[in-house]
Amino acid sequence: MKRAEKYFIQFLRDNNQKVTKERLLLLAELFNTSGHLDADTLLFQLRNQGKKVSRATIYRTLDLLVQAGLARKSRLGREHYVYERVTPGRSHHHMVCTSTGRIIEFWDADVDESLRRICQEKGFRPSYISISIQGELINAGDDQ
Amino acid sequence: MKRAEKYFIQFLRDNNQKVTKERLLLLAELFNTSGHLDADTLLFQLRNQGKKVSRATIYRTLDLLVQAGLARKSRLGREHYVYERVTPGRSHHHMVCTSTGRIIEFWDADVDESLRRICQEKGFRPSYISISIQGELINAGDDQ
DNA sequence: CTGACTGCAAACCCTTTGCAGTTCG
DNA sequence: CGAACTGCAAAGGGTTTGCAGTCAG
Repeated sequence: MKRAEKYFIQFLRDNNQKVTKERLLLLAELFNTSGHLDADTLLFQLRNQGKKVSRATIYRTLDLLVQAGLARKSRLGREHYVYERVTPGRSHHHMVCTSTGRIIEFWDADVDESLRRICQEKGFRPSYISISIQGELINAGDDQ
Repeated sequence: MKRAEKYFIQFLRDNNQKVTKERLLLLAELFNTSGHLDADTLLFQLRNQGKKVSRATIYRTLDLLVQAGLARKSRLGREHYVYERVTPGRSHHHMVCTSTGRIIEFWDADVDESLRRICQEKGFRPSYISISIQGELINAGDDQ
């Protein structure tokens, strides 16, 4: 967490951008959240802590975090963007339950390796592999 | 192509909906296009042939085609929806070139099987598996 | 101080929807 | 004929942007 902040500050300096409290706040909030966040959720999480940041700043900062490689932006079958922190070396994929919206993360080294092999065969240099499986969670209990 | 039309007509009848020239036109155009289409591209393709259909009808009909299982709707890392024809038994995944936007389709039975196995382990019943690999095509020639 | 940032509200853009007129069955 | 459809234009909803005021360096 500290590491990310340090990295972000360096990134900002390198790009002639300013280190503001809003930016550090958003970074911290993103990194305190384990799963996926959309801009509005982030806004309300902060509001609940009595912290105010405008929606515009949230979007602008999230983009910055994406540029810095600290966050990832995607659409997991939902209508709007969701963001999540990037943890180096901890890639994962998603199963999205179409009835509850719940997201299960998973990872499989063999699958990953196979996909990279296929890319190589096709002359494609992969930068990001995303697997999204839609379906239904069978025992929709409350584990995980 | 004929097969799809027949199927679509049956689908419409079964659902108490009407077979209109606009619907058949859109079905035909989707099936004449090999790759991915967004609503506007479809609109312009038709305009170029002197055929006029409103945007609203395009969206409504595409949804119908999705319901009928003849088309698939997704966001391939682009900002808006893209649609593509569904060819039964011909599932595939995508590599999206981040510099040119070009899309390469691929399929691998082993990967598919592994993913289904993982779903089973997690108690998840998959209905649609989507793999999207972003990266760069190395020899960006003009093959395929 | 000056350039960069924030907040606000308006603009955007693709998609959806309400309505009046048209067409299929 | 009557229910369902089309086209138009306006509404929607998340995201982006212009601008005036504020703040970091």
